[in-house]
Formats: sequence, C-alpha cells, structure tokens
Amino acid sequence: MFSVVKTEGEATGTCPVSAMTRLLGSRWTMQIIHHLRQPRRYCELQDLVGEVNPTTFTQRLRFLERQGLIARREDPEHARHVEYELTPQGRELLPILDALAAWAQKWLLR
Amino acid sequence: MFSVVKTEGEATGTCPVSAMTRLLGSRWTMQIIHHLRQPRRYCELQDLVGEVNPTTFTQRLRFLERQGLIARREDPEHARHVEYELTPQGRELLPILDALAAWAQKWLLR
DNA sequence: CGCATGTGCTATATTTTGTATAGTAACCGC
DNA sequence: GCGGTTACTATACAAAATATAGCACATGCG
Repeated sequence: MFSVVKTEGEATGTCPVSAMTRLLGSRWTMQIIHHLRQPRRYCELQDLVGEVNPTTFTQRLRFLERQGLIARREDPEHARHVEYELTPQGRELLPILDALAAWAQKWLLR
Repeated sequence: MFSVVKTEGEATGTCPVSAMTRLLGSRWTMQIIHHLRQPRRYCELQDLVGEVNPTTFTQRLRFLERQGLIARREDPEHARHVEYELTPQGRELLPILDALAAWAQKWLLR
C-alpha cells in the first residue's frame, strides 16, 4: 500500500537526509567537527574529543578529509607537525551543530 | 599539555555535543525523525526509511521512545494498529534536520 | 467460513564497526 | 643520546548492525 521510491543499491541516493546521515551518523564525527572551530593538532584534538581510540579517530579523520569537510596540513619544515582544520564545507556545519547543542542543552541536560 | 575535563565513566557528561551525539549519532535515527513529520504506522515508516532491517528499526524506535523523542500509540480497539509520532521534544529537531538536509543538498548532491 | 496478505514485531546467526592495547619511527628538548 | 611527545599503525577483541526467517494476530475477499 505504501509505495516508496527506491533508488538503486546504495550509492548516494537522492535523499539529502540519508546522504547527511552517512556522513554524520557515525560516532565521533560531530565531536571532531565541533572541536575544529580552530585548527588543531592530532593529539590536541584527540584529547578534546575525549575517550576516542586512535584507530577510530584516524579512520574518522581520513574519512572526513576524503569527504571534504576537513583538511590535513603538514608543516613541510617540521614533518611531525600536522594540523587539521575545517574546510568551508565543514565550517558551514557549525551553526547547525550549535543548534543541535542548544537542543541537547534544553532537553537532555539540566 | 592539553588538559581536558573528563567526566566520570560515561553517564550523560556535561557536553551537549556529546549528549546529542549519543542520541542522534547512530544510524537511522535522523531518518526516523525526518519521516515522522506526521504520525506513521510501523510498516509505513519502515518503508519510508528504506533499507533498515526490523531488528535495528524496532530497537531504534524503542530507544527514541525511552528518550522522549517519539511516542508509540496503540489503538485499543484494533490491537495490531500502532502509530508512532513525534513528541514536542522530537518536533523541535525538525528545523535543525532541515538545515542539515539543506547543507547536504548543497555539498553532497548535485 | 477459510485462505491470502499485511502488520508489528522477535530470534538466530553473521557481518560490520568500534574498541583496547601495544607498539613504532621521527622529532624535540636538554 | 635519552626521555618525552607526536602522529600514527597493527592486532585482537567486543559491540552494534544486518540478513533472514518466522510468528501470532488482523483484515479483506470470495
């Protein structure tokens, strides 16, 4: 009775909600973006995000980089100095994140 | 060098971003809320959400109910008629979801 | 009435994802 | 040149999601 338009196998689909979920719907993603309001180094960011483990953390960073939300910058002088920062695409999520945080503040805490 | 305030084991913490992530940061959650703009029956909603499997789907519904974002209503006359709908708490997420969808539309599709 | 089809789930097994823990090479300061 | 920090990777394990099947009740239809 309820017919639904099903896109092919998986791909990106055409539904922005599910597209967005694939990006933000895994653990730590939002936290990472939230704490990247200013450029941060790997360990620094790791500490800010909290109890994330390095395997997942690195994986998430790589994924967000591939998706164009963050950029990884190596200092060519001092090799082991790496900074992560938001791209314009990632930065546009911040006000939305703030709205979500406000919602959480209202309903979840206090 | 970078000290972080660590709350106890897990609990709710005091960071709204991580509180929000625990609620919305698992698969299907956003889709479910998105498709509950009007009250929906189980199967109907399942079809709308897409390729979700019933185990996860039911689990997610129960979780969202426990968290107060959705309500489950059984028709007492016709037992097997169940409807799910958003609570005020859940409904307040819709504009934020729309903003996320608009972001996805801009950057992910087209 | 009796059988097909739909609804709202649950059970079981498997795969996928996330985690804990350890380790490592490069650099940095002293 | 030794100890600590940085930016990771490897391996083994646990938790979460999935596929698939099934099931009791309900409704519709001839």
